[in-house]
Amino acid sequence: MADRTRRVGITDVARAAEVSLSTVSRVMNGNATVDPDLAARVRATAAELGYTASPLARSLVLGRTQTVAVVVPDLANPTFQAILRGISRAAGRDGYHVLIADSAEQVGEERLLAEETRRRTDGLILCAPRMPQPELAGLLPGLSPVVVVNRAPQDAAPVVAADYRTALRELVEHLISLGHRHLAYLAGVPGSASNAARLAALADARDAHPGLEIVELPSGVDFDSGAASVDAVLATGATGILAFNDLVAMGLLSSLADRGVRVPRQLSVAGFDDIPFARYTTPPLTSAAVPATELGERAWAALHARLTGGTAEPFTTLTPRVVLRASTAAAPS
Amino acid sequence: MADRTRRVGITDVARAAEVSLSTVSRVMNGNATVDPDLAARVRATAAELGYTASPLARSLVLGRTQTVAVVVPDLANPTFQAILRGISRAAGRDGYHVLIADSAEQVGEERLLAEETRRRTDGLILCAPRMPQPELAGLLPGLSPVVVVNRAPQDAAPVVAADYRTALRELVEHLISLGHRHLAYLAGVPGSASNAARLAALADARDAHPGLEIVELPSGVDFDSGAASVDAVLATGATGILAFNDLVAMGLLSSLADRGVRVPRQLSVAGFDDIPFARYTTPPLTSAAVPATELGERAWAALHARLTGGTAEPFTTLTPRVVLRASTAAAPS
DNA sequence: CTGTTAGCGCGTTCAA
DNA sequence: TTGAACGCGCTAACAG
Repeated sequence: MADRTRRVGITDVARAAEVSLSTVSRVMNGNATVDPDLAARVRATAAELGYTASPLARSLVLGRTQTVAVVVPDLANPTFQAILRGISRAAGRDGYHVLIADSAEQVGEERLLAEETRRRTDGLILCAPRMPQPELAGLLPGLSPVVVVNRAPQDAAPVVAADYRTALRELVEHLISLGHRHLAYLAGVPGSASNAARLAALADARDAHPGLEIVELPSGVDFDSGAASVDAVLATGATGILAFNDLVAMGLLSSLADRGVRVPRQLSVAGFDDIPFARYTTPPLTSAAVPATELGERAWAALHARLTGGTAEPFTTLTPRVVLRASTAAAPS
Repeated sequence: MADRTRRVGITDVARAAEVSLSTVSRVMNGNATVDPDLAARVRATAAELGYTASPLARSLVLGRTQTVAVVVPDLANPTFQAILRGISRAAGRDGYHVLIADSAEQVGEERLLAEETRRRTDGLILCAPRMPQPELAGLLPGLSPVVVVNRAPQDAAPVVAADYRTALRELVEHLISLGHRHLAYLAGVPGSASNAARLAALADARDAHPGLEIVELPSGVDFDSGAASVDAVLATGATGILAFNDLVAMGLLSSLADRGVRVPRQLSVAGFDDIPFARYTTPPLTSAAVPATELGERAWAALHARLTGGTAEPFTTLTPRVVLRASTAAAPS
């Protein structure tokens, strides 16, 4: 029955096994150059005393913590939750721990959280930082090694990002292939990078298809915004609707049902994000699934590479997977 | 222009300010007994050199890391995400960092993760641990200070838990008040604690209402389980259905619509959890909202109390809030 | 192969 | 009020 009044340290083991500290240290670290018998004895007493080396002390002397920090803008956002999960599991597989910091959309806190958590860890993953580009550019060098998720390419850090532009483009092509020539886009927050990416996709599509008409309608990012857009949508006469995201699409779907408009017979509707409930709407929603978990895994891979002396791809892009469901069909003739 | 080739330590500051290490240390820690002028000079050089004390070294000497660990069974589960968010934000407000570990439902990993992360931190929050009670009871004493979320009361640690039993009971009473006397319950995983709590609620209700009939139907925890249960549900002749959770309820709703059964005119359906989309189903779903974020906040409060020498309530219970929507109405006459 | 010694970077006695 | 010395618990270089 070991005395649990105090944590047992390497000194206790050394004394109990009648060897020096170094020998215990060597045994615990699997250093080969130790007499097998001695090693066995040390291991035995260590086990008996329930000894484990203090991670803190090891970190101090080794200069590494086996921990990385992740800063997210909002832990309530499913996308960041999924990214975090991807990072956490991938890092865990490589024997790393994850320290997490939620800036709760307080842009002013981002920098502090990043610097503070970085100091306690071996590296940092910055998820979709909200700070302006000049500030980010100035911050990154002091944070190295650091990986950025979902921002434009950076000089001072590898970036792993979802390609919203290509994804929306694929959604547009899908509607075109169904015979739609008159589309409407329900825009999200005007200033946001992801909305800009979507607008770029629409511009690409217009260039590629001269006969194509795409009306841009200001809307929002939630269910109510979509529901409120129904009149504007119907007024355009468009046959295919691209919603900023699935919530907007669901709101629209709901209002369309109230109006008696048949989807997809009269109108095709596509969402974005492929949230878990997109498959349960009436009709099930065509959408584009952002591979958030994989984004996290890739971010970890990039950081791990830099942590182990390797080098990471400066810019990794993951294209959301278009999921075709019953809310889109041939344009009415 | 500071030389960034190496991290600046307390020694550098001391030398630059021409004082001893101790003085710098005192100044940085706001120790009052320092000459104001000297303190100002030290602060200036520290700022100039961009010096911040190494959290690692401080932790080693102070014996605390200002960090706590959270072990969750599944980072993909919205409930644990919400609990984590509650913990993270509350801990952040108190100046603590959060180390996170996801056991990914590998029961065998739980113990190791708990012990390992606990050693790197000042305390631990164990979320809905899946391990059997004997193992948990044996593990907790060595993890102190530790707080457990969503388990039965423990001897060796404060527990913060949602009161599923009372919540389901309230849902039952709601249906009874609407005139329902014949109910059916779609059970989740047989062995789970939360299913047991629900069954206890049903037993309570039966005791309180002699005329009440409640049929228990094995089902599952997801949309498809609910959808598959439609025939069994209709066969019971019950007028009010209690689904294990919202997903099951949504699946049932979907199949009922296919069958042409009107909800809530012919049949009332209640879910559980109040997931974000419960309000968007057709009809919107009556449910019970588990206050997961608050659960996390309470868990933090309990741990923080023990971290600061205080004492925490041994068992805190939070009752989910019943949310009445259009999927439940008066029983058909 | 093993033990002794010197730090890792800091907070905190103890004298001065 | 300040500085010198010690120790937190451990690893690594250096002798033996």
